[in-house]
Amino acid sequence: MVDRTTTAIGTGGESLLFLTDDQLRSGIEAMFFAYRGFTADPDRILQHYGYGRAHHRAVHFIKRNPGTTVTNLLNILGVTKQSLNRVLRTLMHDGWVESRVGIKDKRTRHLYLTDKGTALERDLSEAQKRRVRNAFRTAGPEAVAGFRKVLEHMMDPDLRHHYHATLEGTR
Amino acid sequence: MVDRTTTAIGTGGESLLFLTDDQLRSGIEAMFFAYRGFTADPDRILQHYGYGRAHHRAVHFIKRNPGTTVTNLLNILGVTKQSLNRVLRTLMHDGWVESRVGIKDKRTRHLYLTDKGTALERDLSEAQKRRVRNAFRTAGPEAVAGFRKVLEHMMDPDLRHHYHATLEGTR
DNA sequence: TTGGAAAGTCAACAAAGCTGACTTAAAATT
DNA sequence: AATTTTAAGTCAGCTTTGTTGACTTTCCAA
Repeated sequence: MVDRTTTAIGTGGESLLFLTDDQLRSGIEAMFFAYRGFTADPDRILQHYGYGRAHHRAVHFIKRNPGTTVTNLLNILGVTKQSLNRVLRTLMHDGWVESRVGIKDKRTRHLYLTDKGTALERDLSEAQKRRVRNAFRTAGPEAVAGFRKVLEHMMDPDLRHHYHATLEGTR
Repeated sequence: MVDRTTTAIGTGGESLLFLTDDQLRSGIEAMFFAYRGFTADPDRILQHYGYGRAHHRAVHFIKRNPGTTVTNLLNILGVTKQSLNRVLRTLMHDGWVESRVGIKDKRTRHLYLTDKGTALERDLSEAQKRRVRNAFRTAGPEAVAGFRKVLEHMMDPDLRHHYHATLEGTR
C-alpha cells in the first residue's frame, strides 16, 4: 500500500529516502496544515477590525518598506492593481496608511503607516511572531535553518529576490 | 535600524540568535513567498479545468482517504459544510468524484475518486510534488527534517492529528 | 416513538481575487 | 514641441471561496 520506491532511489544509487512519494505527500500536507496555523492568529484579529488577510499583507510590507510605491507593492504581493487598490483605499480611508506624492517623480505615491497603522501592524505581527517563535524555539536552530533552506527553494525564482531584499543587512 | 535584541536573549542567557525579531519576520516572509510557489503549479492546472484551490484540496484528501465521509473531510479541510458541498457537487457533477451511501450508516456518504478523478489528482499532485521534490533535493535530508519539525509545531494542535494520521504506517 | 445527529439544500452575503477599458498626470523619448 | 510611455487610480462586471441562518430528509439509538 505504501509507496516507498517511486522516487526513493537517486541516479547515483544513494538511498534518498526523504524523497519518496510518501515523504513528498506528507511534506505537502505539512505545508497545508502549517499555513492554516500560520494565518490563524492574525486572521482572528483582522476579523475584529473588519479586515482580511489582504490588508495584513499590505500593512506588513509597508511596515518593512516604508515609503514603498504602489507599483513596488504590486510586485511584492503579486496581485492586480485593482485588487490592491481596493485594500489600500480602505486602509487610507480608515487612517492606517497614508500616501505622499513623490518628490523626484510626482506620479508615484509613497506609502507609510500612520501611528495608528503602526499599532495595528504590531498587533498582527506580534500574534504571528508568537506562533513562529514557539515553533522555532521548540524545533531548535538547526531545524530552523533547514526550514528556511527548504522554503527558499520552494519559492518562485522570480520572487526570491523580494525575500532576500528584506534580509539585506541582517546577514 | 535592525533590531537584534528584542527576543535575542533567552531567560537562561543563551544566544538564541535564530529568535531575533528579524529572524522571525524573515521566517514569516519565507512562509508567505514559499506558499505562493507551493500552490502556483496546481493553480495553473486547475484554472485550465475551471476549478480552484478548494477543488484541489478536496481531491487530494479524498485520494489519501478513499471512502472518507463528508463530515470527516469537513474536519480536515476546516471549512463550512456549504462551502465544501458546493465544491463536491461540481466535482460529482463533472464525474471526478462519486459518493456511495454508507452500508452500516446509510446517512453517511462515502467519497471516492473516479478513474477520471484519479487522473486529475495525479496531474495536480505531480506538478506539486515536482516542486517540493526539487526543494527537498536541493536542501538535503537534514534541512527537510528541520522543515518538517518547524511546520509541525506551527500547526494548530487540534489539527495536528490529521497530519499524523496520514503518516500512519510510514514511520 | 421520539429525539437528535448526519447530510444536504436554499438564500443571501462578503472578501478578495480577476479582466478590460478608461482617465489623469508626469516623465521620457523622439 | 509632440508623442509615447509609465504610474496611479477608477469603473463595471465577473469568479472563487468562504460565511451565517433556516430548513428538510434520513435514520440511528435511547
